[in-house]
Amino acid sequence: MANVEMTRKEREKLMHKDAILNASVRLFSDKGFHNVSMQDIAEESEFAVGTLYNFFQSKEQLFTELMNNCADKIYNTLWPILESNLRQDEKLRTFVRAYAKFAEDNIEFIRLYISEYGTLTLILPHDGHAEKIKAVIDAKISDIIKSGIKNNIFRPVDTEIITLALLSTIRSFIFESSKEFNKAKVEQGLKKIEQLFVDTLLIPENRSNG
Amino acid sequence: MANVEMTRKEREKLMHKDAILNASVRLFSDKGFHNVSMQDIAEESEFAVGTLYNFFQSKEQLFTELMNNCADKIYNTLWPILESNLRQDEKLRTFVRAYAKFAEDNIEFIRLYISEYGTLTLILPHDGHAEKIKAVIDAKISDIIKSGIKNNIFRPVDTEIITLALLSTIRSFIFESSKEFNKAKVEQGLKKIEQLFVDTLLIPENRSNG
DNA sequence: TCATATTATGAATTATCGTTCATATAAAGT
DNA sequence: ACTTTATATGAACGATAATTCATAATATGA
Repeated sequence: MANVEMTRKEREKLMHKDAILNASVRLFSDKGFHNVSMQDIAEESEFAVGTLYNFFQSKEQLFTELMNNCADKIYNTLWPILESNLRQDEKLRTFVRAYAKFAEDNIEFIRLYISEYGTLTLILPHDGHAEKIKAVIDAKISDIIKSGIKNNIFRPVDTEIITLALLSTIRSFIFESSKEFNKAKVEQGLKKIEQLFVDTLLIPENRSNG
Repeated sequence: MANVEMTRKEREKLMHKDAILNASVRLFSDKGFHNVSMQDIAEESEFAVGTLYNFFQSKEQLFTELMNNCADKIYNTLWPILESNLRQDEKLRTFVRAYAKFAEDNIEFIRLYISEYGTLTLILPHDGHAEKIKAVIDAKISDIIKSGIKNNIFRPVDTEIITLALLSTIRSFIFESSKEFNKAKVEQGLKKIEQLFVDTLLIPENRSNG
């Protein structure tokens, strides 16, 4: 972040750590935690195995840090939108679009995040940070829908279920798309998800596009 | 299946194999493939490690067979509904309800199935059978929606997206529920999913309940 | 009852992988 | 140039876990 204050050495050290994390995300996102060895990460990042342990206490630590970075990145991208002053329907639309943009720029990251936290959770090393962030975002979406209903913008649907539906659909769609990423297709698909959910939610008098 | 034709020995052998598979599903569904050892399975099933290898070539074989059984069970439950003569909207409603019932009776099975095939796929040993079944069901749901649109029962929505949305919502909901299963809650939730999707799809003149 | 065939056993083997650490390399300071 | 400090290296270690196999137990049928 504030890398003006740093010496060249410190900056290089950060770069190295970053290189290791980048190599890791590539490998983990397509093989999964248990099918990637520290050897593999060492080769991919062009460091020696021992060097990895200068940066991370253990393989689990490395993985946890990776997931937490990922969760934070997602949080920093999406939270401002959810906290903005947009009307509830526009908030949801913007949220979906931002998800698409984020996915485009961070496909391995998001693939890993969705595959690990989409369903699984119990199995891999984690300290709960990423799950907390997921829960916070889920709750916020739920709030937005509730408040949209209160303001007579949305129809009075079951909030829990539509939140689950919206988020699981976005996540599944992006996960499917990530197998062979195609920018145009993803944008088109997410626009359709936006239409499906937001237009379904809107009470007719608020609809402007069809 | 046709265990009338079998000797007692053959029947017992099948029972043993079944006991091993049942022990495995319990363990895999709450620890995941890589966190369950053949030792663990041996203890849980009350056989020796070596005995497991009289029934299965390898741990991967065992897992693959388990997943394939699971997929077949789901297929046999759901396919008849999708092929029935019900009107398209009733087909979807029945499908959702059958999913709930199936989940109730086979919670470990379905938890394993969804967690492995909900998102992940690449990471675990598999021969593609379970994926094929998933694809076949997905395609069939898509067809039903298309045909509902053709018959003016459903609104002309984007078929791909609504299929993805419906199935990913069902799967996420059941997976979430499986963490602490509660029959009433699951039935209630799936009824809401049914309402959300099927009622959204129906063109107003076909609606009977609200 | 005894010989044969079937099935079960679990200690031993083998392989993999996370982790450590003595050593090498390179940078910084004097 | 020489000392000190920081960083990188990868062979060696130890633990875990899949798999094998010689042996034991059990069932079958003559």
